[in-house]
Amino acid sequence: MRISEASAKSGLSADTIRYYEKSGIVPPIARGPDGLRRFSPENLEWLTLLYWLRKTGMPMKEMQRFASFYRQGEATVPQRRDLLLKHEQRLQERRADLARCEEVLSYKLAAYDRIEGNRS
Amino acid sequence: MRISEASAKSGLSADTIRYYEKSGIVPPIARGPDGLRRFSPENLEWLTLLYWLRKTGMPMKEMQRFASFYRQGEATVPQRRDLLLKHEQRLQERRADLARCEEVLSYKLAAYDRIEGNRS
DNA sequence: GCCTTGACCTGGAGTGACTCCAGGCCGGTA
DNA sequence: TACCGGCCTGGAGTCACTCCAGGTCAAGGC
Repeated sequence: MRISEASAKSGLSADTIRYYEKSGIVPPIARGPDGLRRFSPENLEWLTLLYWLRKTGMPMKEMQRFASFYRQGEATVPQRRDLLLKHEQRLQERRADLARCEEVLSYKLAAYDRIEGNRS
Repeated sequence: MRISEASAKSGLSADTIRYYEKSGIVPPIARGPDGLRRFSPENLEWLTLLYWLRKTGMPMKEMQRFASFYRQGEATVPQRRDLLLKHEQRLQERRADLARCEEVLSYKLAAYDRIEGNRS
């Protein structure tokens, strides 16, 4: 498939995909006889994983390490697992942030309700 | 209180606080006779709110609108409430992202377990 | 056969939200 | 008096994109 389809299916913009390829997070994508990128299903799976990792706050440096482990083959599975476990940790922290923010918001909204209540 | 204390209590770095003041998200902070910023308790409450809004993904443009409503006084409470409600929406979306990512991760981790299981 | 359209290419500039730093001032301590 | 720590300002640097100019190529319409 070409870049527009890979973009639609992975969630990453075409620009971001090219940028990721340049930075080595995505392996060099095969080209057709026309010089355009042709994405394999494995490429797409990789992009989709990156999309979710990035969207939930994994920094690029870490994705680069992850990608380099990936390129080194199955022997690096333990290291890759560690990175993903670390990311799960991060998800926990984010969840806690969301909960804390929710509290702050409902406190603020309640204060607004009181003001509105007094005015009307 | 001075900037280091405001930073420690709000969660924002001193640099970020100064940056926010420059961009008008934080009102001009009063200065002592030495020319240093002196933060009032209200200043601190505002900073803390900004910290949580920003940390959970409110863009600066929106915080600017929020700040400008705030400067216009109580008449803008409904608009401010709308912005906060919109942000609550965003929190929901983030939560969904986290959940989806969690799924992707556990799928990947399970695949790693299978590989490791076969190897040993 | 030619022209237009649209998807893609590259290299490079621009953006958002910080973050860091150089160079300077000031009040307190040894 | 010399130094130190905390603060100041203006400006440069960073990260992770995002946008754009200028160009190629294949397919469809006239």
